[in-house]
Amino acid sequence: MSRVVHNRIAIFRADAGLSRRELAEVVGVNPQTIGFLERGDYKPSLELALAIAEHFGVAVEQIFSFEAFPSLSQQLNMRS
Amino acid sequence: MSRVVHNRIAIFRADAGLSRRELAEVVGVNPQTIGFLERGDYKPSLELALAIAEHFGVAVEQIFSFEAFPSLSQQLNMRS
DNA sequence: GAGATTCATTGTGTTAACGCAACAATTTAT
DNA sequence: ATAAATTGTTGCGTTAACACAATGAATCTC
Repeated sequence: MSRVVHNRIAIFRADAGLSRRELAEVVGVNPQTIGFLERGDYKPSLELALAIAEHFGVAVEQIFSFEAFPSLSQQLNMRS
Repeated sequence: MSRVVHNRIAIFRADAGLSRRELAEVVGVNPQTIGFLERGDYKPSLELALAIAEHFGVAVEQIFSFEAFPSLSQQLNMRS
């Protein structure tokens, strides 16, 4: 094991207009923990990942993935 | 934190006709680890949860959830 | 009924995901 | 420009998710 897990926490959080402190207290962890996750210092537990995904109303795979996420400019620039 | 996380690993594994040993080596963990997870002795890491969901071709939430899963008889007995 | 899988259990050790505290650096607001 | 909020970083402690080993019970196969 030990595969790299990419995440889009920062993007979803910024889009929701939340500070780390706010997201932290919503999902019930320390503010620094959110920072550590966003920087990729370590990976969240499944429990925390489920809580974050639940809060943003998306599937876990929308926020955490073995594959690197496309940049926003790539994803929003959709041609048929 | 520390919410209960329910899982349907055993059902997906049995449905795929896999032994714990086989699932374990597919996702790259010890066979006992699968047993511990199925019995709910502890929760998987996000990494392991992603690997298991990926192998069965479903979203993480189909296998791991804060909500208890309905029994198969309930789920298969669908009336409009 | 002997052997091979599978599953259950216990125990010991390692590592990483946290909590908490403190403080500096940067950004935002007034 | 000063204050306030946000973010970055370090360090130390705890706990739980693993790995690995060993053993026994249950089931399946020949």
